[in-house]
Amino acid sequence: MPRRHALELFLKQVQMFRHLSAAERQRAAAACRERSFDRGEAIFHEGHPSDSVWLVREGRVHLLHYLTGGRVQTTCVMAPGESFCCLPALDRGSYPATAVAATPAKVIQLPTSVFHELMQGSPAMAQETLCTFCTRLRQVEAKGCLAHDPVDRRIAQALLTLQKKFGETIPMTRQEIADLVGTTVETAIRTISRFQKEGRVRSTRGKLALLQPDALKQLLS
Amino acid sequence: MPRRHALELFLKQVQMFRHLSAAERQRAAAACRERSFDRGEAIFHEGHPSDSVWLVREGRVHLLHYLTGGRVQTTCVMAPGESFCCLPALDRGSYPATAVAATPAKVIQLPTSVFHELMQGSPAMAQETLCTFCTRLRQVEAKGCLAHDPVDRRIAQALLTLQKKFGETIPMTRQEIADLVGTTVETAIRTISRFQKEGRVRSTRGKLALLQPDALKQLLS
DNA sequence: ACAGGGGTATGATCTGGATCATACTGTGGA
DNA sequence: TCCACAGTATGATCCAGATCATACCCCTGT
Repeated sequence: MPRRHALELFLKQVQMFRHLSAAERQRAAAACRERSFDRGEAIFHEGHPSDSVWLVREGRVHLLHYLTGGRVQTTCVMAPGESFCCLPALDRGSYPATAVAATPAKVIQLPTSVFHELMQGSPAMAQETLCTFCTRLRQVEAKGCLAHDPVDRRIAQALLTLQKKFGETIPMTRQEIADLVGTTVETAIRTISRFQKEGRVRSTRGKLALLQPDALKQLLS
Repeated sequence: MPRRHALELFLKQVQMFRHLSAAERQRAAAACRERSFDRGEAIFHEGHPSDSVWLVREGRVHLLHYLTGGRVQTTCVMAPGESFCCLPALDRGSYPATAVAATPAKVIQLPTSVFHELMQGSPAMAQETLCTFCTRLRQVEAKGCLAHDPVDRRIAQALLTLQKKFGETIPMTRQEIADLVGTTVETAIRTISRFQKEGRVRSTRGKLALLQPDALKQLLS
């Protein structure tokens, strides 16, 4: 079954699963369910009970909170190969955020029960999971201490981070960047336009390339 | 040795260690080193390598980041019985924040190596550690999505959280509260004075009591 | 007893960025 | 082909909160 095989290859590229044995990976793949979501569609909602761990197969998924006044605060942007919201799988709590497909997306859903079995059977996977977790905590912590910096610095920081994730070209709109750094579209547009005038970035509709990363880094001083 | 015995009793009250057997707790107590710090003194610094897990025995300890311009961003306030900065013990990275004694404080230092031994030997402790961790991640996440709310809401939220930690009276100055919510002393003073006029809180020098928690909660709407 | 400093208080002013308004442009769908 | 809409752009105005200045109060150490 080639589809199954492709899935196993995919799992091999996911950090948390990369040290599973072939048999374990087969076991995981057998329990996976692949689902498709349209752009803008919610995958799950903050506060709802969780019974699955999720992986991005294709497209882009955002973790976000709806704020009072209809505003959106995006806390995390996930690219293919990344897992998201393992936290409720570990503490059996509810989803800490809402997940939305930011583009048409294929995601993989692995039941928490199977996730636990795998982790019990594989110390390496438990270790990787813990590691993923630690990384996430450090990220959130780092982002938190930029929260009250001026907007241009927050945007510069976000772009540098996104570049690490997406490479040369960042496939996001100003609105999405605004939601990510906690500002308005207008301000995001003005700031990024300024960056462009200063030769730091180049942008086309829905895309954004960093010309000289160092030129952004110097904003972070 | 009564001192040793007191220490074991203390460990029993720390969430992470509460399920250790008497023998394991003895082992832990034997490896602990107690240290005293003056108010304002640093316990460790962000970015430095870590070889210990820390517990607050007496006093109050703040985790914080120094920002550009000499500002301080406090990310966490720890009361007696709480552990802090276990993260580097798990991922063997460096300290993610600086710890400062906010009052004269006694803290307990447990070598990472012993911490790992204990965790290896006690699944219950491993579970508790993970749990502490998850809680921390949820807290940080929750705080993050309030970051761009108006100051009065951030302060109200902080006071409610602090009340859970300290009970009726919160032993903190306006400056400390300002650093915690990411604002200036002046704004913190004005806001809290307003709360007082509105009958929501009562304050004396360095202390602050919530009169009607519900009156603050309604600010969070 | 007194001096000095940290904590609290309050006014005046300034500004980054939100808000409101309007318009242009590229893209996808009928 | 053209319409509708999402994304981008830009100006005008407004305001929460930072910044600057000054003062008072209470505690601690000498």
